[in-house]
Amino acid sequence: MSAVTTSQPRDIEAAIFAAVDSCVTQWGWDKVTMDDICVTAGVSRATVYRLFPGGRDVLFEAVRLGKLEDFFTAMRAQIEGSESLEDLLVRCIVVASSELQHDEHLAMMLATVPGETLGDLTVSGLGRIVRVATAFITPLTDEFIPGDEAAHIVDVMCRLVISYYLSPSSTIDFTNEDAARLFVQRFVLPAPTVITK
Amino acid sequence: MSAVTTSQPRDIEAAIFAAVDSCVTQWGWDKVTMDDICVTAGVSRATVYRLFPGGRDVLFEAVRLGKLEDFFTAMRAQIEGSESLEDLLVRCIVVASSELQHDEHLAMMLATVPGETLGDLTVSGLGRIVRVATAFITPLTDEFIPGDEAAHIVDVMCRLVISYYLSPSSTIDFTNEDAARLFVQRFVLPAPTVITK
DNA sequence: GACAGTGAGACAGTTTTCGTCTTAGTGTCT
DNA sequence: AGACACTAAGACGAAAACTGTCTCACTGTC
Repeated sequence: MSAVTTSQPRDIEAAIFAAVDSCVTQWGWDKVTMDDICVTAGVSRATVYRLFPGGRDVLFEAVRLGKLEDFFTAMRAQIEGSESLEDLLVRCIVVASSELQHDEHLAMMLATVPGETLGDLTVSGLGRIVRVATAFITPLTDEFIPGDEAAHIVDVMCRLVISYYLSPSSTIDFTNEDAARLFVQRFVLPAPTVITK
Repeated sequence: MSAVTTSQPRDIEAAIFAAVDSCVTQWGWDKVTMDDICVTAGVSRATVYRLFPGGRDVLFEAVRLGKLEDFFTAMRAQIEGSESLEDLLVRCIVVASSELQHDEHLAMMLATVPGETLGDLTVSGLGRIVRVATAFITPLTDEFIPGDEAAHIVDVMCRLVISYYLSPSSTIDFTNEDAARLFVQRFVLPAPTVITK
């Protein structure tokens, strides 16, 4: 009955990822079962477990890592070609904040480690985000400042963006470019020039 | 620790109903557990099972009956004072169709019987809706037509409204008053005058 | 103090879910 | 044709979640 066209493994993997996305959007992380994903992806249980040996945890971890990479890849594309450190930092903040605000599941996808909830964001997931963010962003700051200084700034910015996302301030809107620029000029840029130079 | 103010039982019942609403909206019928409801309602398991002896089925049935009553009560309020049978029927169709279209969970809440899905709407749930609809609407038709005739018309209209909701037609929009009126004039009103009179 | 209503949680029975495994079927390559 | 890689379907036991009942301690009211 079914044609079972020998589709490329990539397609199936993509279908599974898409199914996870869809299921999570529909039911939330906690309510999704492997069967939900299999059915949504139109794929057999065996296939999922063969593609992601280790089951649920491995699959979800793969999804999270993929999201994390997608996020920073997209972000780097938008901040490439910045002509000054200030521009670069401002774009980082605005793009990241906007993305976070746009997709309510993103923060959880990015930060959550299997078995943990968003509440632990500041404890466990943050380290991972900072690590990845540093790896993605610091190459772009090379022409402006030395690497260790960039790592320091990225670290601070990650915490600020996430903090303002989790608990928005009435005085600052990081999705607004002008606000972000003022903030960078006022709080981020002065520090390194004073301390390290 | 907690003040445990002896709130009226009504408040707790309302809180539980609200919690069911919220949970179902968030996760859908199938994914909701009693614990979800208890936590959302800020109420203990024991309380829920004492207020609704029989557990999940009884609680959900109560919610459905409540919804059903709310629905027809609100509808009757909107169709009261109709000055002709035509007006009354048109308003019924428009209000019911609009409500159904507005709340995607409504149809399921109204029609579903424990353990059954919306797919069975035309089989099992329909009878219940027709029954309640008849009880609520026929009193309003008294001044225009005899009761048995009204029951006949309500029966037909229920099926039509639900059918057009489940499978919308490109030629008729029952949420539009003019369209509904034309339909009533064309198909509903002529019949009884011919057959029974 | 008696009383009614509630929260917290233990408990067993049931259902669901997980992860593994086997079987059969399909398309590709040699 | 035959070997091969891949998948769907589903059986299976183990683990986890859920259900419904129960007991107990607590808090207000009478």
